[in-house]
Amino acid sequence: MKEKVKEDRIGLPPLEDAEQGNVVTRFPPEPNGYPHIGHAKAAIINDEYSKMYGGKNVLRFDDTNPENERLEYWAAIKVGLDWLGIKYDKIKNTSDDIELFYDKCKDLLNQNLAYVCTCKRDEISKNRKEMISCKCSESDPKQNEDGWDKMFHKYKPGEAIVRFRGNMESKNTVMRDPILFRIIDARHPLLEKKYRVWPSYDFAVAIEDSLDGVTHAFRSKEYELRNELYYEILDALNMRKPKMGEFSRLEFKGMPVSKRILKPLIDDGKVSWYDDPRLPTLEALKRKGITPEAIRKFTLSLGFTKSNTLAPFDSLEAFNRKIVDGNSIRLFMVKSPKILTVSNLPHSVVKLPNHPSNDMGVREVTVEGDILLSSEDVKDLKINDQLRLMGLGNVKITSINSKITAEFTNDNHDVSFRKIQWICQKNAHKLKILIPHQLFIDDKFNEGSLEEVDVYTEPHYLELKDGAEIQFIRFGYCRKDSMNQAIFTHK
RNA sequence: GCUCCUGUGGUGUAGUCCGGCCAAGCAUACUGCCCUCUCAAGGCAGUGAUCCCGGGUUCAAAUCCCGGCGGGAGCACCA
Repeated sequence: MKEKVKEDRIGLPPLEDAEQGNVVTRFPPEPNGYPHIGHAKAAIINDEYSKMYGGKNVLRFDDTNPENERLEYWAAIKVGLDWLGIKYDKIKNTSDDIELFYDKCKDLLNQNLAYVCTCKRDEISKNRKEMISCKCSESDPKQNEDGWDKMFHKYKPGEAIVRFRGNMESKNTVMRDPILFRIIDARHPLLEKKYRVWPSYDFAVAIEDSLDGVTHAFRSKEYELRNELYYEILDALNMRKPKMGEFSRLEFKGMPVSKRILKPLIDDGKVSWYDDPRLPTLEALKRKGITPEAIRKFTLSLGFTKSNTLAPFDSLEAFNRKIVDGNSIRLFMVKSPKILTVSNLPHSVVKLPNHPSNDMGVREVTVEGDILLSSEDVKDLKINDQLRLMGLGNVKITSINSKITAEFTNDNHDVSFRKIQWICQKNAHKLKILIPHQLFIDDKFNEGSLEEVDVYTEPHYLELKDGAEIQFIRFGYCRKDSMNQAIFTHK
């Protein structure tokens, strides 16, 4: 019996058969859409493992279906990964190796481990269900070689495919003579019309992983049944086999990731674009003010498990809040303003700290004329109540009508009554804050998912860079999106 | 339907392989206190789990065995 060692582990669980310095991981996205939180999870896990073992990490664009790929997606994925701070030792495309796949295919054909099938699509599917082999599977290597040739110039798309000789009676349906190659005439963004016989995912990943030196290959758990095929293909080709691992897919409640759902929303104008702050795309998360560090910590906190989970968005926010708090400038902001006139105010300019504890300097705010307060801060106000206007002074309410009047009493910080933020009406900057809510509720689009609030903030807002993280005091963290728009990050 | 995977507090996990240190750790959420010119951050404390259910093995089970049940996925010329 082995000695049981129990230690508190930090981060991901150790890998089986992993040697320090000899681990190679890989992230193989298909360039068929914008990167989202699901990509981030896979990319981060691979990145972390390669770092943990001082190994290498390969980025491989899995572009084996020219009908789906677009150049802009290559770029978007790269931008997203850069943003996440992930570096790769090697970047390549699966399509770089097409000729090589052809060689491997011929090898299989010669060994009679694959065959060209010219059956109709629905017949193939029917045979799979009923575990019946078709007559094509009986053809000999010579005939298959001939069929393979014809796939390049004679057959039309759909007329012939290459199938792996698996096991039509296997309980694992992916083993029932799966497809290895098919004909696609669409133009590939990189290779244009150079090829029309394309390898399937299963064939390409197995070979690529093996050839790229990948020692540990991870994918989300819906691929689990394909492991058997993966290994069998490599065995048939007598190639080195990486270790496979699976993790659960990461998705947030009510935040769909699939293009099938998102595309119509964008077409209908219900969602502005892939960077709409309600979406779980990397662009959207960034725009909303979620930091890459938070995404990484969050991903790691989910662990490496196969249990299907409902991801806790509030935990992502908690990580983010801690990260962002230290460098978010504190600004005043008021909603649905009520006017307050203060008599005998002693200052015309006040200095306000940009951060309560960190040294982020101060800003000067000129105070003249009326002051704006959030209506929710004054709704229960009575005459003679006292308020502290933060950074300005304490006031005592003298009258409450359509406007409120008050008189300055003193500037004592140490008071027990409410301390509230304020804005000087003369230099108030009008701003729109976008507050994203859950996009879907019970599979139905949430019409109120994007709340817009008109507010007033300090003119200092204009001096901040776009993308600056702000904490509107007593409201929450927001990210400057533009001159007159900010996006609510979280409380 | 068949096959595979999965099931620990409201939520996400650690622990399960190698039974005892686990009347179950951490994080998040919530509550209270402290700190604070914020309803943030920080500090402290608290609420909250018969470890899906039922049997069995054992001195001892979240952990092993058997049988149920719940959830997810695959059954594409997508990846």
